[in-house]
Amino acid sequence: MESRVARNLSLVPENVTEEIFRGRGYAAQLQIVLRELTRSGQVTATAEDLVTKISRSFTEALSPLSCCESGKVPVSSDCQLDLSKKRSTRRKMQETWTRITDMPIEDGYTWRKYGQKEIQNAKHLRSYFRCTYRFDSGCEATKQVQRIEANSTKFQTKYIGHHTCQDALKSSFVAMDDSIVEEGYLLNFETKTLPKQDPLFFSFFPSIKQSEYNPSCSEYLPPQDLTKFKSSVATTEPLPSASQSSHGYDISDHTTSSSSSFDMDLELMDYVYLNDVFLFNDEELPKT
DNA sequence: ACCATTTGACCACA
DNA sequence: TGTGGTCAAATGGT
Repeated sequence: MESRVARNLSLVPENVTEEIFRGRGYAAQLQIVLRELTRSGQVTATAEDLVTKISRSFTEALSPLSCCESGKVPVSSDCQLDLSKKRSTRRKMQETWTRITDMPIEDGYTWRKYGQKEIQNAKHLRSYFRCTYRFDSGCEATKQVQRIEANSTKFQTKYIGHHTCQDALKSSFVAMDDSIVEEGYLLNFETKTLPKQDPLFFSFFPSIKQSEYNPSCSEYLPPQDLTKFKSSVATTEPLPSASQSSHGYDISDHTTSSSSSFDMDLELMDYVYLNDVFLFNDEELPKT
């Protein structure tokens, strides 16, 4: 018997999802405004905290609804809420959900890899990540990333549990609605606790040199770099500068945004957008 | 020196 | 007992 949750998810109209995305985007914008007002003493921290909660609620609501979008896969097989009894007994009470993407996703959280395993009947290793702030904040969110056998250019990321750390705020800004991107809105969260930029970022945008990078003038990526990004991903060639393990593609470099030593401060949105704006839909790929 | 990743060992469950 | 998940010492990069 189909669960009510699953039935409801399958019936959610696309425009409802879009509307939730839009609402979250507005909440994010409002939070920025409030933050400015808070600095000037016109708004209490409580108000800003409320907006944070609103934005977080949007994120939580969207997680089961939007998880299929980037992978373009059926809900039933790849993005269902795993509410069945058959789940890891070590994570009995943890909710899980899965995303299928064309590359390991940057989800705005900081992860630390704590292991990898060969999985039976799987060609590629499965990598295990926990929240970087597990010991600082007691955040028990984890994820597992594995390259998919049937289509080895795709990666499956299984999330287990929700973030309870301060990093949760960051995820509120992941995948803002398209209008914000198209209109070139800048969301500058002005936090120094954001994850440092992943080295792979520069391999996607060769025109941006790390040594020449000036955070003050890179409010968003120029269109030509976005084009390069898309076309570089569109090919199935090995990613530039991506490390190769003995088992093939090494996902560890792409799934963490934890402290690398790059002394630069790209805004989080810059690269969060990239993963959610580009759907890597085959029909849209340039034919070369 | 510090921190993240790697990797073999260990543990829990079916 | 096999398998998947986690731990922790070793290793490597900055």
